[in-house]
Amino acid sequence: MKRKILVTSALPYANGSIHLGHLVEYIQTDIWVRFQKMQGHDCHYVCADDTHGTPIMLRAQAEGITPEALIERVWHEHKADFDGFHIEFDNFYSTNTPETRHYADDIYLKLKAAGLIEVRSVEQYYDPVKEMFLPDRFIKGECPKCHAKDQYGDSCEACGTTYSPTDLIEPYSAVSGAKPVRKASDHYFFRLSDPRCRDFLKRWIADPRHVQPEAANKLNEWLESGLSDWDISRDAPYFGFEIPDAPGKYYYVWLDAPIGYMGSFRNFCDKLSTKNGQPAETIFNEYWGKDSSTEVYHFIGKDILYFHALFWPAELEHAGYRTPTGVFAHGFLTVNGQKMSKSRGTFITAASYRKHLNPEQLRYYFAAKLNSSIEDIDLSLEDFTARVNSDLIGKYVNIASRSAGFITKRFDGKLAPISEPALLQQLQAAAQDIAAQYEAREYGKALRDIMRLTDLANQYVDENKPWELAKQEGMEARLHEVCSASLNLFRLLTLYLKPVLPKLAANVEAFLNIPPLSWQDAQKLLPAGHAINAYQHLMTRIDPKQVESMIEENKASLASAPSPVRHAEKQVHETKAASPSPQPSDGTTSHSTKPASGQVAGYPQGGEGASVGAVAPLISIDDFSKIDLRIAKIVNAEHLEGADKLLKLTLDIGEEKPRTVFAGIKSAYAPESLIGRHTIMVANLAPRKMKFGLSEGMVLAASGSEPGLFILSPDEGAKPGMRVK
RNA sequence: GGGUCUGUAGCUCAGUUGGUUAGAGCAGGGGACUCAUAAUCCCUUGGUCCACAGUUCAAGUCUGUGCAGACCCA
Repeated sequence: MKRKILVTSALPYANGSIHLGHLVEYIQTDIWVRFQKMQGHDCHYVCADDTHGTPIMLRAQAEGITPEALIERVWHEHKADFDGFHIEFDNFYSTNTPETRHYADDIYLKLKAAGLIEVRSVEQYYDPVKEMFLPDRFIKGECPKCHAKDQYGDSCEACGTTYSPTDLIEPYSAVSGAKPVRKASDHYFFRLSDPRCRDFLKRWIADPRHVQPEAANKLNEWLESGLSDWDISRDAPYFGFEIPDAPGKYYYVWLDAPIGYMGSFRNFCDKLSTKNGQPAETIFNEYWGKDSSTEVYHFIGKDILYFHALFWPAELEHAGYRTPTGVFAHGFLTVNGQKMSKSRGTFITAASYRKHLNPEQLRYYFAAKLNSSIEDIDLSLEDFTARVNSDLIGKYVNIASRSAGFITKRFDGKLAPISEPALLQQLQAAAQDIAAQYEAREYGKALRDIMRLTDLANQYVDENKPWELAKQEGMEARLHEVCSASLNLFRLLTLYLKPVLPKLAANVEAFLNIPPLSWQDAQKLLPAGHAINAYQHLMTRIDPKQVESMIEENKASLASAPSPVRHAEKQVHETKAASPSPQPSDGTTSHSTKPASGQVAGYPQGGEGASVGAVAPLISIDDFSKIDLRIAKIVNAEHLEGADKLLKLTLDIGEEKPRTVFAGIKSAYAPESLIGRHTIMVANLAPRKMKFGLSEGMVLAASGSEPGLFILSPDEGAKPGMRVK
């Protein structure tokens, strides 16, 4: 039976670049969608940029452009990244569109008519300089619990406590630095606490088709602890949609973001409509109408489960729409077993990956790790290299590569009939199980099965030794059959891998001279006499150097892109660069946000400006503790060709590899005099790419207005790696 | 602080409702082969299943308590 399926991925926020963490989700979804399409189902995959909210507004201001211009530019960046990774949306749209506004208003008004919208006065922090209410993440101050300074308004990074911004001690605006004042304003709430919502959600979550079991546990915990009403409005100035009956009030991004799925789909319906003549409204209602028999699935990250499995179904239910068939949450991505880190160079953007590596190889690796649970998945770069090379090139591509030559050279590119189809039948019979794995989002299992079959194909070639047959008189027919059989095996393997490797599969289809493979084609074979094209190499191995240079590049370009986020204010802890905050708040701040003269310790200040008198503003012990100072042994020091101020130092601080640091101390020290001595370095300074290479820290030195430059030495007994504090 | 999830060979991961001697791929060791953009094939060395306690004829699997990590607390 032909199914009708609508699939979404979470909307990327238009305030940053797509990175590998985002791609886990888009790749997971895209594989599922491609699989459904290969099954012959009507499957539509829609997405959009999530474009509203304070961070977008402020960033556009900081760049001196309109929010519309900003989101337009980001849309194109995102689209290029998705195309590059073969994420094939049927529609990639924006939330800042008439369609999304229409459904936002519609849902809002229906919820209001149902008595589920309530207005309450809320006292919030207000920035009197900027004349705006401040989202939690744009207020900073001292943690009420542990008294760490410069903590965000919703939680403390030092002790992990969560609180409300009004609990902060000595709060200040991260936008203007001004002291915020408390000010009351009317806000619109969705009454999630209403028994109608609670009862509905209880039933909805109990159906195991709707959410995964781990997610259901979590949701039940929330339900049992009692749901609070949800503030869906924000005050002007705000970039978003004004609420129709509330001038000066705007929908909060989290209200219109999921509605963006509907907006994007409605826009897609218009396109479908011009193709098949059906009214767009009819198509839309077929998927979103109350009693729809079609399927709607949302793929999301585990961080936004609350929004998609509580607010969203409750909103839809009470606004008279259908609710999702399933909400599938996945885990987060770690790289080399740790959170993605800018200083380790593992905060990798889609664009950076594409520059160095083949996107399909990442699709394969992610697929090999993905399952239907919400567990995190790890990108181990060594394992990635080994696995892709071994599975895809060594095993899979090898089958075509070792058989095609004989067919082309000896048999004019034409295939023979197969008289011993046992192995082929075995592969054909696997189609059903593999399909079930894809359907269940158990891609790791599917690929393990496929690789087992790939091993069998290589064993088949080994047992039948075409290279020997080729040398024997009268064995032409046998040679022809063996190579034809292995190309048929290769075709079946390609079919099974196609949801994961669409581009490669297209190249194979061209090579085998066949129309695009669908799942049903697994039950057919290439007929005798079928002519193939000459083999061209399908995929090259990953050279570990490609991975290294990608990591190095990411270490070096820390400053450039603002940290990407998935969704709006909720994850703004990753978007410091978006706010014009004068206070870089963590250790990952790059050099380039500071005056260039601060790059290297002791770099001559050009004479005049270097005042020794004025002491810098006070900092807290917490500020100081962010600086990781270490005893370093200078294991090597050398001149640099073409550098008149810099020396190249090699520093040992007890790590596996010594650090390279370029220090502006050439005027004061001869390299030979430095080798072997101990000094003090900043070990957690973001690496900086310089003309001569990457500088991985800085050494400390004293200088004043008169000439002279003095590096520091610890007392006898200090060992490399000891922390200075 | 409360909660959800995770912890199995050097690495990345499988292990259905508790049931023989805990598996795979990669890496390592040995051999074969040469068709293949050095790929393949055969053989093989690796494990106190995070720790402790408990339930049971039987625990990687169930229960409790720790330890470590990720995430959520609107």
